[in-house]
Amino acid sequence: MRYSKLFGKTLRQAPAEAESISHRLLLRAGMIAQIAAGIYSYLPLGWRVLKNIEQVIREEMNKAGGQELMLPVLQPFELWQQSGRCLSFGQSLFTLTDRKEHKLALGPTHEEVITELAHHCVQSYRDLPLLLYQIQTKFRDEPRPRGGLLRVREFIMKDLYSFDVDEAGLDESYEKMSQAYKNIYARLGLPALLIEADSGAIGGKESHEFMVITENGEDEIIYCSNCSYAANAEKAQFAKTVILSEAKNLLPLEEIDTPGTKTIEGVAGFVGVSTNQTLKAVFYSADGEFVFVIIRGDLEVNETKLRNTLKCSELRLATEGEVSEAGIVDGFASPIGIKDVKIVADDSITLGANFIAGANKPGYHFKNVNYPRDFQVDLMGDIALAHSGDNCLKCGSRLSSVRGIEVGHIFKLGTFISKKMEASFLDPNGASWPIVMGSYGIGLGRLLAAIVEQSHDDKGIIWPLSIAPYQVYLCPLYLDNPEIAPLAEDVYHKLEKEGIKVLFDDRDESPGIKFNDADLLGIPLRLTLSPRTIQSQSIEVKWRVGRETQLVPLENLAAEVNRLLREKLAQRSVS
RNA sequence: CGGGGUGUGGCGCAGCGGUUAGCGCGCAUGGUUUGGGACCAUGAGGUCGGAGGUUCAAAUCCUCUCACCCCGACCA
Repeated sequence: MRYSKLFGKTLRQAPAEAESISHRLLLRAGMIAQIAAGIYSYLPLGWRVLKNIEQVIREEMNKAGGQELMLPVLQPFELWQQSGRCLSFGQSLFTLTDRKEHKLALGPTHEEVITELAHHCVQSYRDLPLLLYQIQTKFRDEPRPRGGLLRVREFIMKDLYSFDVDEAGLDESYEKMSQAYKNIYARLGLPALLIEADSGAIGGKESHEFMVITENGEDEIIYCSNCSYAANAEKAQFAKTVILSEAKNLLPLEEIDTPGTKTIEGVAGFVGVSTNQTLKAVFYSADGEFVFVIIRGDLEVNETKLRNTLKCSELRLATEGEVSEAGIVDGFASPIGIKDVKIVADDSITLGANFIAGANKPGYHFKNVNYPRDFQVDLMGDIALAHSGDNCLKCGSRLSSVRGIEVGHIFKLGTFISKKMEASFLDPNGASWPIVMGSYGIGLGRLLAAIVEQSHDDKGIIWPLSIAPYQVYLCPLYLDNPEIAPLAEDVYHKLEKEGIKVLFDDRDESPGIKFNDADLLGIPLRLTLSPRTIQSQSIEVKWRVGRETQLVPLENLAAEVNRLLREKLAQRSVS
């Protein structure tokens, strides 16, 4: 490709709205352009990278036994009602109405459509197992798009679905996909960490995420550097400390005067105990129902865990009005004597005794509150948020936390959707069973952005060779020199003939501009041709990473460049 | 949806009641240059996000509205 003909110009300054590194660099390099919030065009260079990423993914999916197909974006809304997921997806589902007033959804994911397909095409255990995938545009009406390509409303995703006869088959498919994903990240030069995850709106039981560690990632990862435990903060478990009261005896309930102590710190300080000797009350609205949540004072509520415990889809903090309407005195609340309100407790309330809790009247608390002696709960479970510094549930070491970008998510769906969509098969005995499913997603644009977040310097992007838009940046200087131009043309043609992907900077620009653009675009290998190199019948070769340059003879240049590229590619796939 | 911020040529910004709205980059033409974003000359390009209002006079003040960004509730 001749640079002079290339559509998309580099910018010296990034548009002000771009904040994340990948967003800034991709805009500056002229690889993407924004058209609305969370909606982007890919310009030729960016599109080439995306297609390369797509190809790597396709190859690994095929290698794992996946069969590619194409499913519709436009989906009857009934499908979403049938699966029940129109509720869990809620507002994120883009919907529209056709001329016959028929409601349709723009697919945010394709479990419904593919399960419907399986319902038609799978009858026997002999048809299984199956791995079907597609690479296609998805739509999600995200509450807040952000970070350029990191979180958008229209995006290309590879989604594969596994269909098995039983849990053991699912485990096998899941393992295959997990390995395929690891291969993908390795080929993209992206260090991705496998962590335990919450399955969220997709549904299902077990799920894992692949994370790229980055300072400004939107997820928090809790991990243990001693054992291998790592999980998304919204899922992470930890060993809650056990608070033994001095006497271990349950002391009698006692009302105490605690004027103006509306916070946990306030009460604990006033009474002279630490916060883990108190009980904290938090109020939520879950699918419209008022919920009283009780947790030990030193802990915080994890809303994802709470949502799962309640099995609700919409969860938010209750408003002050809702709290007082429920007959609760904010700041002095406890479950003691509360009636007609759903009470959910974290199991930490059992890991101690003789707690301080509200007395449900302004200015007063109770001393020596004990569960279940003094109050009952409707639901009890782990709903506490893990923090760095907490103890690992598995080995007891201190947990740490980092931020990351989710670059892949795999789910064991089980039979949750196949039952709803009536996708079943007959076993050898003629008995009918629901198909056991898995779902495996990877967002291409997000992956591209994550790679830039991970691989850049102050000059610009550093593309891994495996997905770079071009492999070689041919950079002749002094094009008005009568020797240079024809020689550059010659080199360009020879490289192309060798099958090397070359971006030929045939612009009559100063060396500084050319070098800076080469660095910004991040093309792995730069070849500089100038009167200086011509003197020795050679060309200067420089990798985008590193500073060293070397002179390579013009004779047999194409073969030599090819060798260098192969060598580099081999290094990559090992790491 | 709650909180914060920004809208002025393609990009970055200045102007914050008073003439024909400026500057840098980029763009066009010509010339001199050029191993890390050169210089000179000439030139094109703006209903100051939109609507309404206040005023002799509005990019500038007021009201409403829209868009975009950032922080929180959601996800590949």
